[in-house]
Amino acid sequence: MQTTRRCALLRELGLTPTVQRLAVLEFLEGTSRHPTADIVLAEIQKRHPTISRATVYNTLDALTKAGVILRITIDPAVTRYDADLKPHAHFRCRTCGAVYDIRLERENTLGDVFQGHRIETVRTYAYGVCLQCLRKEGIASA
Amino acid sequence: MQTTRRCALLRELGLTPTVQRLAVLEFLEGTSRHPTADIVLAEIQKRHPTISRATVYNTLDALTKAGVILRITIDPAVTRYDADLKPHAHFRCRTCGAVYDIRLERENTLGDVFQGHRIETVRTYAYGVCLQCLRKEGIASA
DNA sequence: CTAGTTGCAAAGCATTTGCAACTAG
DNA sequence: CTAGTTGCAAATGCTTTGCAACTAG
Repeated sequence: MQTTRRCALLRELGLTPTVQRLAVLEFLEGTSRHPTADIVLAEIQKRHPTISRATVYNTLDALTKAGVILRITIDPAVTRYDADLKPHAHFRCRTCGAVYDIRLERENTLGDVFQGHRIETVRTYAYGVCLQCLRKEGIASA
Repeated sequence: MQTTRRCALLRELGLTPTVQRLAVLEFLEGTSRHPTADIVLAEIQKRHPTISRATVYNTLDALTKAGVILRITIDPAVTRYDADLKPHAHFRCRTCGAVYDIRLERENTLGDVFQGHRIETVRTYAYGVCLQCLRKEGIASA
């Protein structure tokens, strides 16, 4: 129950802490499944049936711009979101599409500047086949 | 003039070397601008006015699956393509949207396996402001 | 011939936008 | 009050699909 803290956080960022925004933030902080906007919408609607798709997109955009959550473009078809700000990479299974975290030993850095371009953020995406799908493959081909 | 070589390459991959496919491959090999499907279409249409959007998408998909080109998801809105297979990272300017290559000193690797997931590919994406946009900012605020 | 490929138009979907009604402070 | 936010529905734009005509071998 850190609603108070989340309220304060949103206020600091200049965002009115509405029920909808708090719900989105709370959901993202409580999951490690890297949900899409659609999944966020479906989840929040369980408790707040009137929340609209537009509000979810607005909120995800506002939180991303404020730096409270990360926008993940590992998947060509949909954007995913992550409230875990600790440096880590992401892995996507090309069979089932699931996205997992990969701990990094040292933060991935390319330096602050490259050929005059100012680098602000670095993301690492890995692709392959996840453990579950490898097992199914093994069974299928056995 | 390596058309012969490209023909052979496509054949090895089990793809009929059509005029359209050769044109797409040649264009991608000759640019470092990481074009979108739409840019590829526009460019090829200059020489082959009847090529269709569907064929471009088909071809980009086939070439990606064959491993001849890379699909780049650095931009949430559009997929970009790159025929440069040497290990390198990509940088996207959040002001103008341009994508640049970043040479890597050593190939980015996370190992072959992480928690049982088989890692096949690793991509590194950097975000920030490019040299040109930094200069414009400087002029604007001076 | 004939399997694979192309071009066209329509459809599919994730995301964005316009705007009137609402609400936090 | 009033600036900011929400919800709805329509629009946008990238990408995919169905299918008949074409073409490489």
